[in-house]
Amino acid sequence: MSPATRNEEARQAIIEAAFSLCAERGFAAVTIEGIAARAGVGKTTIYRWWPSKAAILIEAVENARDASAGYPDTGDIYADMVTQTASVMQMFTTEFGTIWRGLISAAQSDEPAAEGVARILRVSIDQCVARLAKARDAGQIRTDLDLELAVEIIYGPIYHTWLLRTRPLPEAYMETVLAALLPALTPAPASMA
Amino acid sequence: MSPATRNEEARQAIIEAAFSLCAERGFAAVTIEGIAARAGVGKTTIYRWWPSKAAILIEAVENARDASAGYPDTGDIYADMVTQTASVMQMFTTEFGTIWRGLISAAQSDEPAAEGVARILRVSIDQCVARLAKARDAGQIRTDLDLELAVEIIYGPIYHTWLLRTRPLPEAYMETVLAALLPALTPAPASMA
Amino acid sequence: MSPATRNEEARQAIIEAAFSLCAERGFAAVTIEGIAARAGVGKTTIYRWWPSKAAILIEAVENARDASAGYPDTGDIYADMVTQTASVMQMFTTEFGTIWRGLISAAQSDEPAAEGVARILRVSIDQCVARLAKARDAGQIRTDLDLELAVEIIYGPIYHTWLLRTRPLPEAYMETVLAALLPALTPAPASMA
Amino acid sequence: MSPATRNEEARQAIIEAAFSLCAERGFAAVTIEGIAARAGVGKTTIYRWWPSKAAILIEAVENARDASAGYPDTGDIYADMVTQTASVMQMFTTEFGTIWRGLISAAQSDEPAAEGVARILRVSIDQCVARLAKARDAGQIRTDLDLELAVEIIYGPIYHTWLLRTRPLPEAYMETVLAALLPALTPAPASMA
DNA sequence: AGTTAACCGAGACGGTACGTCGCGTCTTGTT
DNA sequence: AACAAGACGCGACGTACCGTCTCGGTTAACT
Repeated sequence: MSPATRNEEARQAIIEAAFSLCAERGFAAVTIEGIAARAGVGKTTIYRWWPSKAAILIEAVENARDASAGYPDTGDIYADMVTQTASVMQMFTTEFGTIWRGLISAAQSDEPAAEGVARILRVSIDQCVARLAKARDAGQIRTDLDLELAVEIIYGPIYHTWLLRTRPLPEAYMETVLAALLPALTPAPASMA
Repeated sequence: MSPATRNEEARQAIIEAAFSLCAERGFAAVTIEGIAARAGVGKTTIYRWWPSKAAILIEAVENARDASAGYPDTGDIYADMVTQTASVMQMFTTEFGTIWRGLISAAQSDEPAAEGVARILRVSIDQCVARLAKARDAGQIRTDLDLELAVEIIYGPIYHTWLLRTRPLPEAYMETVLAALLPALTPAPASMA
Repeated sequence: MSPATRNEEARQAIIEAAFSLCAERGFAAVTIEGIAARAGVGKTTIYRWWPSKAAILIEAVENARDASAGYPDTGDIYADMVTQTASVMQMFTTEFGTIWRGLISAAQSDEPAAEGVARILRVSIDQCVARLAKARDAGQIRTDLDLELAVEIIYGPIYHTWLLRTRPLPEAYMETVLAALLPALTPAPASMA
Repeated sequence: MSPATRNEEARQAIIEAAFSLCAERGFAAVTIEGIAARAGVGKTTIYRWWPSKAAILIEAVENARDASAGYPDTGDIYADMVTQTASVMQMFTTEFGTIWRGLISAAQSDEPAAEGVARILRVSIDQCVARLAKARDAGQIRTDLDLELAVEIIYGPIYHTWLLRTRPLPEAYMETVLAALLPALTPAPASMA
């Protein structure tokens, strides 16, 4: 009675084709036909399961990310932030960066894509918030700081520079940013009284 | 040189058509053919003067912005920042926001568009830097802060939230952000010693 | 032999679905998928037993025709011809006409369909030839006339007009045609000498 | 002010491509994409000017026919009929026959195609009627015969046999048919009285 | 005052990709 | 074993825009 069931091989092939095409040619140049051709699959099979190329790439990113590690925790929140943000910036320069840039671009006009992007980010943000909470409990972070906001303050400059392309991202960008932000993140010095 | 001169009426009509179409339907749904039809203009005329729809909208934004004022200056840098960022966030909710979002999206894969976006931003950033420099001279801002970086730190959170769509931008978002950032922007309190 | 026996219910349902779909939407709009859906049957079941939609409809026609009567025989060949051709022309205006037209259309490019059409016609032609033979034996038809040819001469004008659509078939078309053909069909008058 | 005008080269190429494809592979196997590819033309160009492949072939036939001759007239209507019908039957065996068969097939479910087929036939029928009228004036044809009907009686058997595929068309088919029809076509012998 | 060349509207053109439909084959349980 | 359900690779559909290319027509500076 069951319907013929979904073909997992095809799913994998499609996701990989989308990923590699986007990495090679950029998101704007990816077409459903191109993905189908590279995956050796009919267009129908793609349209049956995904509404857009963005949806495929979101799944690709979610798949790839599942294997990845969580937030570093050496006990030094500043060092861990530098480590983590550096790895994000490093990622921006890889094929993941190309794909992530494309997805953010798509999210500006495609509501489901925007939800996918937000869903992907949610995980990273939650991890970051959790790490910050731990640091706060350890007295390394101000107690009166909304940690969601802290994440936006920390990552905001990276995305501002990366997406608005006002200047190239310097290698040690986040060292500088975090140094500048430190007074806003760490507990205020004891008052005079 | 004769009637071989550019038709200013057509230029205006094209820019206005592009603007209104983008405002109504979103950047992704704008087409050169649609602009030509609404402007009552041949496609050739558009291609003669602009390389892409993004280029038209960049010119539209630059045109519209020429009339706008500079940075507020009441003497209180914090209040001025709140005012100015609030007006940016307000702009995001208007048709300019729609167009600006589209241009940023285009900039992710279209180099000339990226340059246009950066060029538009440059003016605002320079104004902001100038205002910050004045505040620094007035002792309201730390002297050891790269002001370009300060702009990224201040506007980063707005763009992070607006472009990545992780949550709606609260009305008083920047009051909160600037309050949190204050320790990082203002001169450090005199040391105890 | 167990459920490994052909499902007669399914066969009936398929034939009826094909028939009704063709009657409603015309042969060109009939699809195997549509038949399967209406018959509540898997596509496989159709492909297992028939090679094409034309084959199903040929079977449908043959089924429906099995119940039908032979050629009228009142003793007056002219009257019987008028009766019979009128009933054929009447049939053309019903859903059988729609299906028959479709099958003839298919027969132009589908060899098995052409054979099916010829097979269906064979029965009618043989009946007609038999009736004509009887009339010939009764002295109502020229003895030097190939009766197969006679059938083509009689039915040719109907099909010419019906298939080539040069004009609508008048109600009493065959009265006129047969009146005109009479001198060619009946024995020649005794010569003068 | 005029729009860019229609490209006559493209029109010719399309008609020739459709013609040759249909001749090679049969009407059912002709596709718009195939025509476009062979003609070196965009699909849009085809859809801009023709509603279907049948329409293209109708134009092809009309074009080709314009050059062709009229009805033979040796003074002997019987001989001329044999000549002309033989040339029609000869045509059926050529690529024109393939195309004509396809168009008649299409005409069964495509109203505009049916009109095109009828339009093409109209010319031939009118020529035939004119020739018959001349013969009637010369006393070779009964005066009480509707000549349109006569055409249907004469060509009916050919089309019956050719389209219904009940048997192959013998070489000298129409000699036999016309011989059989003679008594119905020629003036009746003087009555006895 | 007439000539003329760049610009303009209109839109046809060769293409690419779209998203859909139906094909005929296949796979997966169910009966 | 035959069946329903339906996923699959495939090919064609008819449409939307792309960017290029004629077409006349209309101007405005330069003979």
